[in-house]
Amino acid sequence: MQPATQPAGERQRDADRTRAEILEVATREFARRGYAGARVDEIAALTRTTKRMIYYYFGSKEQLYIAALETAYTEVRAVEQTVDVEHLAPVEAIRTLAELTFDHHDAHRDFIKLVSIENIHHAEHIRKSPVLATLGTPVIGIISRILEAGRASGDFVTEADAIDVHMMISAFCFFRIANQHTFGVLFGRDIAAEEERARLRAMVGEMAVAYLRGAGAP
Amino acid sequence: MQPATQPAGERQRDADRTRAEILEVATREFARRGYAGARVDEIAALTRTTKRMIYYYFGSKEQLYIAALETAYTEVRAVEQTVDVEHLAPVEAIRTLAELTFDHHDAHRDFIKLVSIENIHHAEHIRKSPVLATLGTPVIGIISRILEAGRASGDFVTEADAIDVHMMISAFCFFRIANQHTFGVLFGRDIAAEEERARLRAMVGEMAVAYLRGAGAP
Amino acid sequence: MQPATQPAGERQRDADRTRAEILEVATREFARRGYAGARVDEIAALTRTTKRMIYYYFGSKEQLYIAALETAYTEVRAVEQTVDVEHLAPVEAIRTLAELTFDHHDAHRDFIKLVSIENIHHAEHIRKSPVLATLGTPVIGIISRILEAGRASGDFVTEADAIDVHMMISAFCFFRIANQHTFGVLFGRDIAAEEERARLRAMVGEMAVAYLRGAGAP
Amino acid sequence: MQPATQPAGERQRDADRTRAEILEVATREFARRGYAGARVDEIAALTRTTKRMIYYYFGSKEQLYIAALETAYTEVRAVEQTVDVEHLAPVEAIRTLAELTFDHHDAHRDFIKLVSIENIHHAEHIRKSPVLATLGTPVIGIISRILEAGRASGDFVTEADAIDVHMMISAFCFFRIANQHTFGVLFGRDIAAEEERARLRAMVGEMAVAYLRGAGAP
DNA sequence: CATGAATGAGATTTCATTCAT
DNA sequence: AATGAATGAAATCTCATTCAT
Repeated sequence: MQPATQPAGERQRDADRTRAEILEVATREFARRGYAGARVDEIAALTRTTKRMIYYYFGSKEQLYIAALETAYTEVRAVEQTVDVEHLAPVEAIRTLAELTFDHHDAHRDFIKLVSIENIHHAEHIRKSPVLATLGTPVIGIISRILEAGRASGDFVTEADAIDVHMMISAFCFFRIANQHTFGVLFGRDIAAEEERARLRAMVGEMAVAYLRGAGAP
Repeated sequence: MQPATQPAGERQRDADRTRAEILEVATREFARRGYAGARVDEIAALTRTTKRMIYYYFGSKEQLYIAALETAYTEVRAVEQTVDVEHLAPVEAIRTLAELTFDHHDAHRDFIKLVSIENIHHAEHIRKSPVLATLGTPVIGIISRILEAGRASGDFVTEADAIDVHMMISAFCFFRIANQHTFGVLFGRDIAAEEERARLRAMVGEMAVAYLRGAGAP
Repeated sequence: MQPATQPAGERQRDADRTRAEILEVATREFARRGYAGARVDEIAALTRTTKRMIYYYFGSKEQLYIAALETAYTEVRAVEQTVDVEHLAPVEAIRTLAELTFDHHDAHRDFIKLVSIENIHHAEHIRKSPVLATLGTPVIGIISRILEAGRASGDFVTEADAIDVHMMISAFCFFRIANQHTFGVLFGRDIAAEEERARLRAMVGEMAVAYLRGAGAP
Repeated sequence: MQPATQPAGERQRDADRTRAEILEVATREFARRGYAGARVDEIAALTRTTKRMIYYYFGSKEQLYIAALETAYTEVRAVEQTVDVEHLAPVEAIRTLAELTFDHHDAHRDFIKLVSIENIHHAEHIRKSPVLATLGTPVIGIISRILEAGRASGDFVTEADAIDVHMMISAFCFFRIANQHTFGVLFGRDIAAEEERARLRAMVGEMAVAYLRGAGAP
């Protein structure tokens, strides 16, 4: 298959490519069918390699699943690192952060499904993964600083907790993707559709800002 | 096993009880392990009946799953029907509705898992279920009327859509239960815990009210 | 396959017969090829049932192996129980016991192979088997009483220990069967052959008696 | 990895060392897990070389196993050659031979396991090995001469056969090591333990001498 | 209504061996 | 002499489902 003159470096790159291809397909299959529903056979068939290679590289279905999770989380975190909103005024910073989170969920739908699946399983896999446990979540620090600045400037009144604000924003963005199908059936609206994007994107920003301004206080 | 003299009525009641027991166990097992991960054998073992009975009553694993979904949705909708917030002032009506939705999600955790699972499968089962398609969602009507009243009274400024408001509230409540495990691992906080309940319950009401008052507008 | 009128009792007996047939074939295959070398597929093929049934009844290859071991040990012990040598004079009692042990090993060759195999695996399976741990070994008590009687009568001089005497006799009988093949290749004699039986049977009795009479003392 | 300037002699020595290391590890692994149970992968992993080298040097798993057997037999026979008991009086000669055989088994436990394993497989490998077929067994000649001398001196009365005497002694020594594990579980005594050594070593000598003196004759 | 036995199809996993350089 | 990647064949095991009574 390979040219006879292929140097070791290329073989190495083949190995990496093979591994990456397996991971990519596996992520899609696990996202589509759940952990138990995904088939190693099927993953192999969608790859240029064989089932045997999956075991060569990953050892077991579970380890493949964990590797897919780890890769997905790592990629997603890498994007998060690039967010820079701290030069903005607090209100704009929060709004922008919410909108970036929204875009982010919009763009990583398989990842969201993996997270749903992982929650079905009580997060038992990411709990055990040393890679994921130490992955860090810089977003909490960012929100903390925005909240402080906002309170100092008088923009924010609500005694808000960074983790809760993050949860509020994530919930909105996550739900829109994760629950799109049942929501569509029950309410007849495709919330994950392209044409809803702009309106819902604006909405999550307004929601976060309105809440922090304290407008909902009893 | 049953006495030969058992009257037909009692046998019927036994049958109903058996069916109900199977459904209950099945709901738990599907919620715990996903559709593919749940085992017919295991469900039977957790029941006082046998595997054969599951097939006798439900025909197949898939039909059992659909029956579990239908039962869960029907029960949940039945509770929703009892909500009466329309005699309240708009702000209080929305706040109360949000809090009741919160309580509701808090109390039906297996149902939430089933919904997550069903979304993994693109809602293919509820889509096909005639029972679920006609189940109706009175909550949208309720919210619509509150929004109208709120706009009339000047309390609400935001050009809000009932479905979006419902989504915003549901997202918060759903996420708290559905994603509790991964959230706990990544942020070290158990958002589904008893001691977080009151704070988060207040938060969802404030969020909805603040948003509708238009405080987040740019 | 079965006559339509087959009552439950016969079905039950079929189940027992199926189980017994699997065990019998499994014993032979494990004895022949070792634990890892035996094939579940092959065992199934040599049976009137299917591979699936092996898992239905025994759960795993290892549990089948343990069941085979337990059955073999239980059968062998059952035969031992029937030995009655205590009405004989001490010398004849020991000689007879040695000869019966000899016959016994001669007649249970698969069992001996299973024991060899189990020792390769450091007895890890019988160690864990509650059935085997409590199986008891009446032979030690029998030997103890013979030794006491022999010492009282003055026939036996050696300060012998029942367990060691049992080991000495067993070693001879076991080796003859277990090591017949390598011994045959290296020394050109088939010690397990029919024509060697009588001489070696007499030999083990003489050996035990001679030892206990103290004739080998320095 | 090797310096380009390495002379041929050293490379050869490296090769020998590699071969020897593979053999050593293979012997241990085959002894521990049986022929089918041993893993080529595992043997390679326990070596400083790779799996490929095993095939380079030995061709196949079976040939590696045969090589391990041949090496073990050859080493063991080499030790036997050094035994010199013919200058002793017959009784002492036999006693000493028995005790040396005992020591010998005590010191070569992996070898004993390989012999057990080889018997499970009906000695098919050593049967085919030209190296082992011609290895010779000087011990039979030694025993023959002792028996003749003993009968001439009147010490030995039993019409003994050298091969049988060798078998009797070997059985005792072999059993103590080979069956130590099942024996331990069933009788609660560790016959292969250090603290049993002296007593059992004396016992095998006494047993052989007593038998040959004819004290067990009916 | 009820039940233990049975099963076919397919799932995951393993392992000795070879390829390409 | 040495190596990491690759592989086909076969192994163990699982699972929804049905049979026979």
